[in-house]
Amino acid sequence: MWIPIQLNEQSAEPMYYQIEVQLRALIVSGQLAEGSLLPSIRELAQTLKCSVITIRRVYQDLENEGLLRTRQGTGTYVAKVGDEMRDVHRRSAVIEALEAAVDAGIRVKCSDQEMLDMLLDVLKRRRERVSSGAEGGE
Amino acid sequence: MWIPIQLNEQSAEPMYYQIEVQLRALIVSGQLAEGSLLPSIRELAQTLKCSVITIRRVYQDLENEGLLRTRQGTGTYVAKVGDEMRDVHRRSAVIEALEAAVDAGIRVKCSDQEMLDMLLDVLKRRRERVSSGAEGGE
DNA sequence: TATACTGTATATATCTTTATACACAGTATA
DNA sequence: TATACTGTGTATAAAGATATATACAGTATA
Repeated sequence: MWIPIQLNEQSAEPMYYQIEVQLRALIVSGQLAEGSLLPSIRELAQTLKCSVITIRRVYQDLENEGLLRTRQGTGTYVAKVGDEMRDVHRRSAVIEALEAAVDAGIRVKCSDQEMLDMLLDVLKRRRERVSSGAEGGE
Repeated sequence: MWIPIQLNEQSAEPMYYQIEVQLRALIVSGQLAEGSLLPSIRELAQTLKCSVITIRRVYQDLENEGLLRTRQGTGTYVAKVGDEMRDVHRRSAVIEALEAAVDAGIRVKCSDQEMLDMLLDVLKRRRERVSSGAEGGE
């Protein structure tokens, strides 16, 4: 009934958005199994020290994306999504971000090779940071 | 005295932001030479059918980034920036976007290889689109 | 110095985003 | 059926983003 979500008060990202991003990732990566019962909106609101309405919004947004299923009086569950569909969801956030990066690259006349090199660079830096313990996936 | 900037009215991106992104790219990619005199804020405002204050904001933001130099009564010029510094500027927008993509990927447990493949995919699709004439860099 | 161009500062209108309280409604069960 | 949980709908507060008009100030030059 507990789920690993961490809010960063410093970040400019709004609360509801931080929660959505993290919860969505937990679902589409399979870390939250289909059919799992999520914490009630009141419980999660208390845990994250925000209002019930904020959590409500998150659950509703993700339900509109087809990732959650909600029943008044009972609770909110991880929806059953086909493997194929889940992989689409899983990749789409990454793809969109990559498309934005490619757009930026094209505007400043980056070659494909240059962009690949930059991605390798970013990946390398991230892995160094993670392995040195500054940050961890879970 | 004319610069190639195109506003997309449909886009959710605010005008000032669209202008900034395009003008910044023109500068850091060297398409606008150091020392070039830009159109006056009134002239560009008229061309783009927006208010003088909007252009003023763009010029001021880019001046704060060190890309423009402005003198009241005279006009606004492309600043002289060292080659090294210009390349930092040129790459930074791309790098930041790539970092966001990598963050998204890590959250959904993408392997490095998977991310590289996705980037290659996006690049391939973009190049197909461009070569078929749907869109052009300049 | 008059004038016609530059950028600048102040004040403000409008809209959107973010977050909230509180009263309402469905469900399970002791 | 009483009660103690679930989610829902309405109305609104507060802050921030976006874009603007208008009056002001510096600069060049006929």
